[in-house]
Amino acid sequence: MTGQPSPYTPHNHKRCIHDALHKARILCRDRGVRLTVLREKVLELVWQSHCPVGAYEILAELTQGESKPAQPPTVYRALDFLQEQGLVHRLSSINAYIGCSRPNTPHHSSFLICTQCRTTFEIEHPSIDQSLKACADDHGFTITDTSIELAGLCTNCRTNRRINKL
Amino acid sequence: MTGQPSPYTPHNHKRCIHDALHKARILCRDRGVRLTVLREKVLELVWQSHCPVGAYEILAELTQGESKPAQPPTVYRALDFLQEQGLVHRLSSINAYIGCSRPNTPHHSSFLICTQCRTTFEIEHPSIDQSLKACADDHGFTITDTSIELAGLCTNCRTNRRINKL
DNA sequence: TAGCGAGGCGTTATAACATAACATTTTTGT
DNA sequence: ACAAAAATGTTATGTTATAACGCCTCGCTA
Ligand SMILES: [Zn+2]
Ligand SMILES: [Zn+2]
Ligand SMILES: [Zn+2]
Ligand SMILES: [Zn+2]
Repeated sequence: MTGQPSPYTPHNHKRCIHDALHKARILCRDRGVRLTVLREKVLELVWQSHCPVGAYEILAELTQGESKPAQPPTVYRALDFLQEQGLVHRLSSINAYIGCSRPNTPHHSSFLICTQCRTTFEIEHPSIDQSLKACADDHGFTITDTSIELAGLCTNCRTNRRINKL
Repeated sequence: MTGQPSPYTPHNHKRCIHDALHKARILCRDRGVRLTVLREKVLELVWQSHCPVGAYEILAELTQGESKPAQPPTVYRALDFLQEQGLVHRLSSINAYIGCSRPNTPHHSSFLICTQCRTTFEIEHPSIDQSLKACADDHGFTITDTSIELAGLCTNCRTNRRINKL
């Protein structure tokens, strides 16, 4: 039932980033972990794109306007931290990272990734969890981590494509 | 309801490979596509490991006993073909490839990947498809491709772990 | 306050995974 | 036998991610 705000508007989006950072600060404070300047900056860059973003894109943005270019480990370490804290998800099917829309509650979510515009929705639904759990149980398998990524067309892109075809 | 044979035995396994290759030959013949020597060899190597296998592992095995080492494109092209024909699946969460257990019927399957022994089951269940489809529909999203990879512990490894702990 | 230790980050190098581009060979249809 | 298409060889490079080491900072303790 959840998902990134859509359609995207600049106004929504700025607030969206702000809220995400605010949540993250509180969450880290409560857990006694350090959301350092660098980590917060990376989190901000992840949210700044309203689409999943690659590690090297973050790296490039991080380097913007700095005297010395940042190096890969800088970004990957920050991303590792953010993933551990559940603030960011990695999408393995496209090697990209996206801000978690519900960082407070632990969850195994699914992602709808538009192949046209790359807009991605993080969705959670009990029925998905249940059916996966049931199938795993049938095989005596204990799930610890999930990567559920569905590629396809979002509403907008499907509509546009239809228009283009006419 | 489907899955690789388990527990694994050498005897099962040899037959398993043989069957897979046989199916593949028939399938390619029926479709009028060419299962060349190289492609068949790669498919065999994929099946030879009873676990998902990396492209560069295949490359290494392909090179074994040959005068000149094979190059990456050789393997990737064969894997591309095999994926197009539905004979092999790519597991993006672990960058590995695995033979399809039901190459005849088109399907969107899920994978249970044991983090301990890497044994992987390909499962299909209507309830998973249904719940995913329903959620996607709620968002006006049209699914074209799925990547559903669940990491955890298989029966054997969970049991062994329990024993080790005692 | 000096010394210690853990965590975070900078830096260099390299590993692991994948593809672009073009040359050559093999296959297929005529 | 010939030409076109498909498959493979070959070289180079692109993309994603991590290992290893050293420095610095900060909070703790003697
Ligand atoms: Zn999330
Ligand atoms: Zn779209
Ligand atoms: Zn399959
Ligand atoms: Zn196992």
